[in-house]
Amino acid sequence: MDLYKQRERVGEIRSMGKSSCCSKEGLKKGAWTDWEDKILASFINVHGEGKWRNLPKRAGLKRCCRSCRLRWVNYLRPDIKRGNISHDEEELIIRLHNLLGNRWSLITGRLPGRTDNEIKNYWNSTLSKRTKAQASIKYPRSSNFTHKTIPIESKLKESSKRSAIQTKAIGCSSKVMVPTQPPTSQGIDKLRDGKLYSTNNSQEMGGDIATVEAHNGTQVLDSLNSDGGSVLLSFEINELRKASDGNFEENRMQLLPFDEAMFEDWTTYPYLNDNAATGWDSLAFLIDTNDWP
DNA sequence: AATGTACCCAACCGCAGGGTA
DNA sequence: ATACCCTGCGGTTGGGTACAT
Repeated sequence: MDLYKQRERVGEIRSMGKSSCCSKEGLKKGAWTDWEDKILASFINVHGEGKWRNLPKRAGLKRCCRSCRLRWVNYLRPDIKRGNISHDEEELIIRLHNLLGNRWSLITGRLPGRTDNEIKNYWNSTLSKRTKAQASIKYPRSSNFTHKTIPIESKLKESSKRSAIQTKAIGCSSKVMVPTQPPTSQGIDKLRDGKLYSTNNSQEMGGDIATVEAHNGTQVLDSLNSDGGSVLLSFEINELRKASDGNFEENRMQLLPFDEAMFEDWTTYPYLNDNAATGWDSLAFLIDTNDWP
């Protein structure tokens, strides 16, 4: 936390005349009235979204700027879809949550008309319980279902050691690589000592691991072949957690099935057009739920 | 009908990242 | 490089409501 934030916290900044809109005295809190809604909605309809800081004053609302934004984003926006979450939406939420974790804004990006708050609430109140219950039926605790511990070496950059499922979105640093040839029959199965191992014989596969970070911070592992060309052999997401012994615990492994046709002509593959290829959340469509643990 | 409990969801809060002066 | 500002995200809270006893 920087100095400003420390001082803001203890209230010093207020006395310097640079208080944020939310720290002013006399601002109303709690439920919004119809009248406030009308004022806010009509103001935004005329002046557009943004510049939240000045909005309450200009609109004549005794509300914090953040409260105004939240009210607009979560309730007043005209494109918000009302009504119950459909079965399809529910399925999608579960799949996306499996893929992305609690990154509600990314999940909401795939659910037009829904707000992150709505999805978050729905998950916390309904879906999390249901998925837990289903998981306990499908995968009862047993010795066959334990987390494998795999060592990992410093060859992985510090940034790539962190859990693949981030709690915060981070910037895009790379695109999904377009393969130059079809994948081999071997799937990349193990991440060990900073190298990739094949599924069946535990032999090391050529090349070092390159971590390709999608825009949301989820790590996509690919393999660089010996001549330096990029060949996407497989696509997988590992959720790695650092265990108490310092090793990384393999929490979940998902293989994303890439079919041959896709490699014939990547550019025409319906889910992986130019835009989709750069957006990790688009890849959710590639996951077959039957493959999920 | 009264009371207790569980649940839902709108709203709040702390924090972080990016932009700008 | 630093301080400040704005915005957005995700976790949490608490009021309202439905349901059970």
